[in-house]
Amino acid sequence: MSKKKLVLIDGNSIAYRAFFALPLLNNDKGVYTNAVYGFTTMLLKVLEDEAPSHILVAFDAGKTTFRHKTYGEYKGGRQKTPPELSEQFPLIRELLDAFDIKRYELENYEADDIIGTLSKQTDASEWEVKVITGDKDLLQLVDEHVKVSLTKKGITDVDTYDLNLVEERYGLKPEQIIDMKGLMGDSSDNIPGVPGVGEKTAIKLLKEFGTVEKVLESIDQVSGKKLKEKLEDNKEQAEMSKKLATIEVDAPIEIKLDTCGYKKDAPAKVVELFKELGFNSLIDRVDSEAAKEAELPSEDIEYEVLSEITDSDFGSEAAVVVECLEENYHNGDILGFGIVSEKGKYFIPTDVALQSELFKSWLEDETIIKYMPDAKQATVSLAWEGIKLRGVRFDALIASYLLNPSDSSHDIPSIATRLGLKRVSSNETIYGKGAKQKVPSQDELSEHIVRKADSLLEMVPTLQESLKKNELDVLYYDLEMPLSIVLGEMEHQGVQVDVERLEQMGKDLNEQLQKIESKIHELAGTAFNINSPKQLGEVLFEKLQLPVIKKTKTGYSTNADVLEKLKDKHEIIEEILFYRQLGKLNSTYVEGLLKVVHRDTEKIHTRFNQALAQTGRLSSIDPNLQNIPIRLEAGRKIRQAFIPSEKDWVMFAADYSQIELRVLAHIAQDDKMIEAFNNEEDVHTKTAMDVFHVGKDEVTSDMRRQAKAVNFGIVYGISDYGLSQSLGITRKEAGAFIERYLESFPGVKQYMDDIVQQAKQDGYVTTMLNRRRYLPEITSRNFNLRSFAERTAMNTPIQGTAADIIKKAMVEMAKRLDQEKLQTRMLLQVHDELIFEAPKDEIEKLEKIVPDVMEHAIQIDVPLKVDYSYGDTWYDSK
DNA sequence: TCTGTCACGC
DNA sequence: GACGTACGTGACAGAG
Repeated sequence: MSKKKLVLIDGNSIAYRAFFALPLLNNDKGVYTNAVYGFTTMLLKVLEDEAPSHILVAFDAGKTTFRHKTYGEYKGGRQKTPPELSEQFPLIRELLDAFDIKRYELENYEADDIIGTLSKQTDASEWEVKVITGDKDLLQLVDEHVKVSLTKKGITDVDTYDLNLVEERYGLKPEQIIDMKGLMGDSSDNIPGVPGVGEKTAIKLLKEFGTVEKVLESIDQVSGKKLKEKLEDNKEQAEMSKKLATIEVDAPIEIKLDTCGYKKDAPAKVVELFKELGFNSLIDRVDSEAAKEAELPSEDIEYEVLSEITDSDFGSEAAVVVECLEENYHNGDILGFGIVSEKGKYFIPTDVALQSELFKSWLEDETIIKYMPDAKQATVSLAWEGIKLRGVRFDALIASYLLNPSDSSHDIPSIATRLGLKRVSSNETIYGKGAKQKVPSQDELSEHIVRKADSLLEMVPTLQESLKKNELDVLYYDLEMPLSIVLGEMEHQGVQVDVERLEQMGKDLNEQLQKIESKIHELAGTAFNINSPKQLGEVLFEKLQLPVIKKTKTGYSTNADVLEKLKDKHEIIEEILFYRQLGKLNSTYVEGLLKVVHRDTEKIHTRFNQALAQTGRLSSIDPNLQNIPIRLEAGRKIRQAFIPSEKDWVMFAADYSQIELRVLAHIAQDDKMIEAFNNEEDVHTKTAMDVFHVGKDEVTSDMRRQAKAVNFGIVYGISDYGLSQSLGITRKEAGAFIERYLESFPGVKQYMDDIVQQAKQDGYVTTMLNRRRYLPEITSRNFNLRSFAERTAMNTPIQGTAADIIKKAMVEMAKRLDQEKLQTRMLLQVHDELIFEAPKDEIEKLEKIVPDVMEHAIQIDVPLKVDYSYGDTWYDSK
């Protein structure tokens, strides 16, 4: 017969862990639920992983226990349970009742004692016991049929201790854990132990003598005079501490184990409670049917499916959904169209729509006002069908992003949920995800698409109002919306790639890589996977015995910083660095880019994400064309593969010089910095002069390098730690460096102080064009979170304004190219740089227009400077 | 399929 | 004094 499995959960301990591990969430009724939520995720994981036949959750009862009689100060000095946590205990009890899980508490005893007693009552031949807790004390219960899972980080991440693991971690038997506590004490429970004895000493003593009593009997044999004295002076305290740490295994428990049986299927009450608590994401873990049910819209919707378009009067204003299943809309088919307006609600199948000239001209009609979920996606999807979308007035994706960039999704179902509007199924519910993604039945599909359009139309006024209220409407209508169309055109246009050249580079790289690989294997004396940090670590730090510089949480760190420090220790290091460099080029750039080249046109079509980066920057995916190598020559050559799409054209690139620092000078109104830019001084040299208090001619290249790093740090909002890393100095030195910098530029210092104050007051910061970023953590008690928010407050207005500026330049640029009837096409944006392809005979004009537009995109108190260049490939436009 | 490590750009 | 430290995207290894 297989054994019965009993799970015993230390309720208080897990609730505490959950409370402190998770941010203070509350549900829509304003009730704090973070501890309940954490407790629930832990419980679900245990139920899934352990599949227990019996389960019980033990709680502490009352304030005093028998331990207080032994030692009045037991658990003294402990912080009171925060009320935000106390109020969650009843909910946890309710949760367990809903699951039909037994819970138990006993006057005068702690949860530990209940768990101890129950686990030791079980018969090893019949039972397997698993204890779940965050309290190391319970390790004393481990034996051949009792295992203890200790939470590590968070709540669901645990280490499960059996006899071997206790031995391995502590070198002790489980029953010696109490002896260890007796000697070292436990500050959280206010158990004194022997002052001056910590974990290391305690373990050493116990390994030698076995128990507290034996240690105390043989004090004269203990090595170390001081230690002897301490033990002698605290004999009684040690014995008492051991007693306090000892879990009672004979508590007068009335509950019978056979009443703690657990049936696998979660009752309906659980789903009810989850809904009440707002734990929607957990519902499908207990009942996937119920989850789908909860997700589905409740009200019916009526709409017309058009099998033919005889009349294109869908109203002068309409919500339009151009549905595309593929996340990458460049190669995805349109699944259908949804239109909702005052005229009615319609679904138009793709073939019907695309064959209708009437419908096409409706889409292209500038005077028909269209509200869309994602105008850029629609622009591109339609562009691939030869249709030029016009008349877009509203884009929900961008509206939602501007209102709060930190929301993780801005699709219609998500926005609808946030605004508390009509429910729309999530795309994932309808289409599935990953390998299971598929197009649903025609009915389900059309209904989903129409519902999205319906919901969109409903949310437009609310979003418009919010934009206005937050003074985001100008940014929205004058900048981001027009930009989305410009970006759509850039994406659809694509960049021509010299495939042959890339392939040749790939061949060369592969040859080189093979050679280096065998050299490395030879130097290591063994064949291994160089790309595996794990294997590489073993070779370097175990086989070759190189000094360990840094560890990661999974093993040895082998990153470039570490390898750089080991360079003169072994000749293999240099080879590895070279191997990494070439390997990166080959896999990410050569192979990666070749994978995404359109086979017919040999062009690459990236997608710019306009609603992701918290600062207002764009990002680029599939492929990322914003991180093509430039710093090292070998990598830079990749740019030779990016070429104009027409014969006798050139690549034309223009970039802002020091845009962030110029923005900083303006925003901070720092006189010195403004002057430096007005006089066209080299800003890094100027910084070095001020920070090091030297004249211009005394600035060494190293001083300039350091000054540059500080400027870089200011612009990116890095910490003293970050600066210390990039300069290879200590954190203290870096801190002092930043201090000196701020002394040198008092305007900047003033700005930094003011902006943090302002962020604390408003809860957000803004850029020059009013882009917002909320920083709720700026008032956090957690030093880390708060510091991070403070740096973000300083940095976002700078980086975000720079993003505003180039975006403005892009919209303006598109307009100018159109007005001047130039053939030149804008292709890419790389944060402070624009890349075009242009006919040779337009170069002269571009040399005037491009810098002009970019430098005057916005008016600030220092000049904006643009450098430009052109050539046969992107590489040559340097 | 997910997580961790590493590396590229700005 | 600890905490874990600019933002993005993507490749690969290794564990589940």
